[in-house]
Amino acid sequence: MQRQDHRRTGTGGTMVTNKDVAAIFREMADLLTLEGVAFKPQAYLRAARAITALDEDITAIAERGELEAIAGVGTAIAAKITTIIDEGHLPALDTLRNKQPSGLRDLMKIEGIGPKTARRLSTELGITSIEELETAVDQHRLRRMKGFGAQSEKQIKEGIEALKGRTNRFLLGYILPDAETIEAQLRGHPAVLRVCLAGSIRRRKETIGDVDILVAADDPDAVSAFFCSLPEVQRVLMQGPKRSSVVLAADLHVDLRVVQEEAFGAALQYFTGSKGHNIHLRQRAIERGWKLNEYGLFAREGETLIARTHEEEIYRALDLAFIPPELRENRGEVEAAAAGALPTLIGYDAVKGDLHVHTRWSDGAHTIREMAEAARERGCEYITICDHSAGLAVAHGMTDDRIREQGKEIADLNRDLNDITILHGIEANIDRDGNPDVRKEILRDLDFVVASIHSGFRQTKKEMTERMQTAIHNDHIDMIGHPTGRLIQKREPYALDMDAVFEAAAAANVLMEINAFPSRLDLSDVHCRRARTFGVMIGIGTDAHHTNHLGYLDFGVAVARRGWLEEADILNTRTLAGLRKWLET
DNA sequence: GCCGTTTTCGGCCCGACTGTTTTCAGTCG
Repeated sequence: MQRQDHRRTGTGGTMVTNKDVAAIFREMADLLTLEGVAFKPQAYLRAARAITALDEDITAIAERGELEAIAGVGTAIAAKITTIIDEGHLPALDTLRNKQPSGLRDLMKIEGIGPKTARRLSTELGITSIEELETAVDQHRLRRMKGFGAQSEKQIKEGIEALKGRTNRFLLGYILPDAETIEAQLRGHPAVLRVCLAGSIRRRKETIGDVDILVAADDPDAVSAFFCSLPEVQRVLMQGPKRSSVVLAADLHVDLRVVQEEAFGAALQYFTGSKGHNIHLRQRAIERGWKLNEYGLFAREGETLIARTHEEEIYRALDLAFIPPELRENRGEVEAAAAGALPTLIGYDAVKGDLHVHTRWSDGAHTIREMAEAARERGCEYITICDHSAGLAVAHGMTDDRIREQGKEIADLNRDLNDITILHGIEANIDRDGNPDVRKEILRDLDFVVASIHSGFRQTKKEMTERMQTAIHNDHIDMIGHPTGRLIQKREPYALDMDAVFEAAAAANVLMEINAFPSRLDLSDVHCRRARTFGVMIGIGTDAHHTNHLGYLDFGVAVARRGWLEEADILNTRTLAGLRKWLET
């Protein structure tokens, strides 16, 4: 739904975000689909996806007159974007909305109901909302429609229940362990030859809709039956030799695909996606007179096999460098792979220390020693303890005296612990004017100062940007913590001119954090890529409040990889000596 | 509505699974 409360800018224009524009085009697509219009919905969806993936404000692109340079945006959609920016809404969407009951779009959210069924429910039974549909199901009125029986009523009823219980997409960090548990059980089955997570979870997207698992097996039926009877499975949606689908607790859907071992690479490529990436690859295959699908890459005439066993072979055959899954979002990676211009992504084992760790000195669950020993076990060479400052009372922030006491404890521990160094840091609050809430005499003596915004979220974009710039220009601040303040699916980022922030950070040599906590992932992948163009140095921190959180480092690396970052872009890939040297300059 | 090294017109990914209808339409990914 389009928001009604558009923020006003100083010039009196309406402030439209990329998200707003994408939402409008998604609704256009839905409504056109309901009307049975062909192809246009795909065009709008493609534009919506492209706009979502932009690393720049669409208003800026529009001002430069470069809207049509966006892949999937042509004359008509560019004109519509301009209208949205100028008027704050799209008359063409309003027209479409008036043509059919508003509830039909909701009906399509129910599993098993697509545009055709939604239309028929409306025209044949007068059902235009989920509530009405529920009543109709209970009264067994659905089976009056041709092609509907008791089974379809049951499915729709279950679909309604699932929709009601459904919250949001799942956070990668919380779902990956569950997915890996299923993966491990499949790996233990005697008929399973290969198994790999696919889909958005393999691409390490920040949120996951459902889990895709790919298996190569010599007895597909046995593997499907095994999968559908796993203890975690609450409901089986479908079960077949090539594809099965189940629901786990919390309404997490897991899809299993079973393929022949020889075609595993083609299937893995296909089921890893993204959709946009695959379409791009397929077009590339078509240009060569070939065909790419989940069974392999074929020369069209005679179905001659070109590649299928390993993903690498498929990319190579299409004259592309291998594209890591994290980059497969159709954000220019195919062009870069063709030109030999892909980045050498930072590796998952490249980070040498955690830059953002909490302890019992503020709101963490463990002592400094416990956190340090746990980090050491994970292979960290150093950690920076960054407990909250006094300004954050809810987190038992530290007063000046306690900060000094903590410093003594860290000095003692460093004498006592081998193979890991503890740096004494702090997470200070940035006040409304952009100043840290800790005296400079204290900050001066610390090894590492993270500064974050924890209050005053509702300032205007101009105020917030200036506030951040002031913080960046403060001599004692080393890193801006969770720079945009977003909480995935819970809280929008602060209103910030990120380009201005990045420019300031690069000039002042201040780190921007990738906060690796699963609900933050802040900076985001898109912001990382943008930051890199400004030459911003990035630091990865877990924001761990528990030893169990130290493993989140991998999710921070995943964001960096999705943001096209290389090892050199991340400060804490350096050794302790390298880190200290950078901090001194 | 977008797009272009077979193109400015005529394509647009396509295969698996389900329910119900006995041959396939609808949905999904």
